[in-house]
Amino acid sequence: MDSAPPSTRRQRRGSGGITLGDVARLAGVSPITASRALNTPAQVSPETLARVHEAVARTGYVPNRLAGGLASARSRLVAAVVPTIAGPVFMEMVQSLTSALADAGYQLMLGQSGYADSREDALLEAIIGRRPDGIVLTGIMHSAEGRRRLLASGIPVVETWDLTPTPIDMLVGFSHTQAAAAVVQHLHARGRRRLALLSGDDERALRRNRGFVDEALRLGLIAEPAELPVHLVPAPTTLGSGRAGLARLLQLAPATDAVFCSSDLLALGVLTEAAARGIEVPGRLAVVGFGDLAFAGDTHPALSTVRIDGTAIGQRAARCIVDRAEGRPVEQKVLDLGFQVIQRASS
Amino acid sequence: MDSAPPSTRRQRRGSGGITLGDVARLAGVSPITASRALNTPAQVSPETLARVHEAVARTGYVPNRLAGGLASARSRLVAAVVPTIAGPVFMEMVQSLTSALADAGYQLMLGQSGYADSREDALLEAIIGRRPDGIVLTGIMHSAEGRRRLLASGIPVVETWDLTPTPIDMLVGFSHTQAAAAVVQHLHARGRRRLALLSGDDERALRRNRGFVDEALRLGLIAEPAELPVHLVPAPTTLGSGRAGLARLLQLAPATDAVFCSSDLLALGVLTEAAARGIEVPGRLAVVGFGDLAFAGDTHPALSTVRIDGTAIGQRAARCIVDRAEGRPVEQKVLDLGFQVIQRASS
DNA sequence: GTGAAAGCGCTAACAA
DNA sequence: TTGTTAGCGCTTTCAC
Repeated sequence: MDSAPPSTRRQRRGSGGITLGDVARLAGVSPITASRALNTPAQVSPETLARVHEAVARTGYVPNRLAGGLASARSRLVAAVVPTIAGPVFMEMVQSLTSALADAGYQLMLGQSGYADSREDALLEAIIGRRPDGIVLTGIMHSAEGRRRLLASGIPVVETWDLTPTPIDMLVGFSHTQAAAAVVQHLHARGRRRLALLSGDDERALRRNRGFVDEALRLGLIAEPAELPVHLVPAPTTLGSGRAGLARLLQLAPATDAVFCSSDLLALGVLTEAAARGIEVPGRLAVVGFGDLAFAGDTHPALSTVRIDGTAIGQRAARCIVDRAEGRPVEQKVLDLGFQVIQRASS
Repeated sequence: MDSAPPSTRRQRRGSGGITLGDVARLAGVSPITASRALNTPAQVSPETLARVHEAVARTGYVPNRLAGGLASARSRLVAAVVPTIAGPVFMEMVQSLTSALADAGYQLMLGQSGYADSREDALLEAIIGRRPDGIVLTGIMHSAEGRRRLLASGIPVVETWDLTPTPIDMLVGFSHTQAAAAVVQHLHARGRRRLALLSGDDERALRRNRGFVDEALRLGLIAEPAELPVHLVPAPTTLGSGRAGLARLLQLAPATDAVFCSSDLLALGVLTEAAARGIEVPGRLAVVGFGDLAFAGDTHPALSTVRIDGTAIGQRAARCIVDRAEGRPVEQKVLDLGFQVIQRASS
């Protein structure tokens, strides 16, 4: 009862590794029992459990999750797409996402879309091909093609860092428009009247800029949108572009008394350039960043900024996906985590 | 020849998605031909190819790589382990790794080990379970258990950011000892005599510290190791710990005229604290960082540092793994990419 | 609590 | 160039 005649046997030696079958044989049980011992131990008698565990220990068996995923249609893989990991902005989210998923037994696959949408399609295909149990998007998916593919894939999707009335599936974010408006109000309350914008050219930053201009109009700080000095720099933003940006802005509008930067790094650049030029902050110039990165409280002067809780975004996104994967109802499909204007010395 | 009596038929509806079989049927070919059309188009006639591609387009078929990986024993997945992605240090490498792998049709799985080795074991199991085609480690694997498991898995491993005479498999790194010695020489040449160290407490930083002390001894800057003021801060290092660190160092050794920091972020903190205290850099204090992050050239004053080419490390690591996965010979199993002391205004 | 059979979706091996 | 067959290693379904 061992093998057919070797002459007619197809050849296909496995990868050579230990399989669940080997473990089962060593433990003297059937493969499915070994599987249950590892996955649903409650269904197995204590002695059997012990024997299987011993066999695992002796062999150094590591389950093949590719095979498991194929058989169970659950890969325990979650994909995250970020514009770039070179910027520190999304790191906090990715970090907490990785941890939260690891705690639940899921692994993170990372994809970079670049700020341009060119490679997004290939990336989406690569991701969907792995049949992840969930996809976390940074920002919202705009291309109709992309939305359709995601929808068609049937994979749970969480869009993050943004709000939209028409999410693909789930959403964890905050309102960029409101955040910018809150900054205008803050600066206005601090007596600033000649505001300016220094901003990356990515979509979310541009949306904040619109919110900023609108609120400035509403408060009567400007009479028409074009009055507000704006300087755009290419994303991802850097300290260097912050320095150059302030220089340019002061050329455009020397009387500027407050700058709202689209990232803390940009704001740090502004602080640096101001220091280098002997411009007093906040005396002559107020500076507000965005993101509340770890360093924001330790700059000189300490940087006012808008706090976005990347950790919370990552955790909630992980929760959404894990809940869905485990068949639990998702508490909230759309979640506005808000933001917080943090006033420090720079304004 | 279609189906057995329904009564005895096992039930197991698939995931419901489009499969290669569906595509093949639509194109009027066998599944394996469809497979070849997608994977090795050269083996298929032009007309067949066209028909298959059309069928793919019509159905929106996305190949299931879990199944493909299982069947071919090639997952086209590569795992990377970093201590944390919260620090910007390894981002450059991860970024270039992601891109280089994506270009070759591989996807990156990201794992965080934390600076402590506690979770490393669980992480290793999670990774090996996916049967990646390669594993990129940040730093070298120390735990004997970990080394054994990796070796036993048979998966190609690249250790990075370090050199060791006994790599598990492949290695792309540089010498921390030599880098630190080069910094001592640089500071010595610039006339500095009272050196100090401000450093994270991670293993590689500590190794640099030893190299730093050794070289200082050799040059006669100190008579014994304990003479050199050292302040350790917990990794990951931050701008804030740099500020606090300088404060502490000046308490310990007020006459210090040069500080070597274990990261650029720490160094930026030192610059910040020095500015806040009115300490002239480089006049009274020279500052050297480590990493040459994007911002280093734009600080005020511009930061001298040690350039580590993270992009190159990522690319070479990707190349090593892809070569191995595709069955090509690996050019160099051990690669010392070196480093470069970059002198800027801060020293 | 345990097991036998079937099959997840794909590709390697062999055959024509 | 195309097809047939037999798995990859696991888990589902059904049966005891």
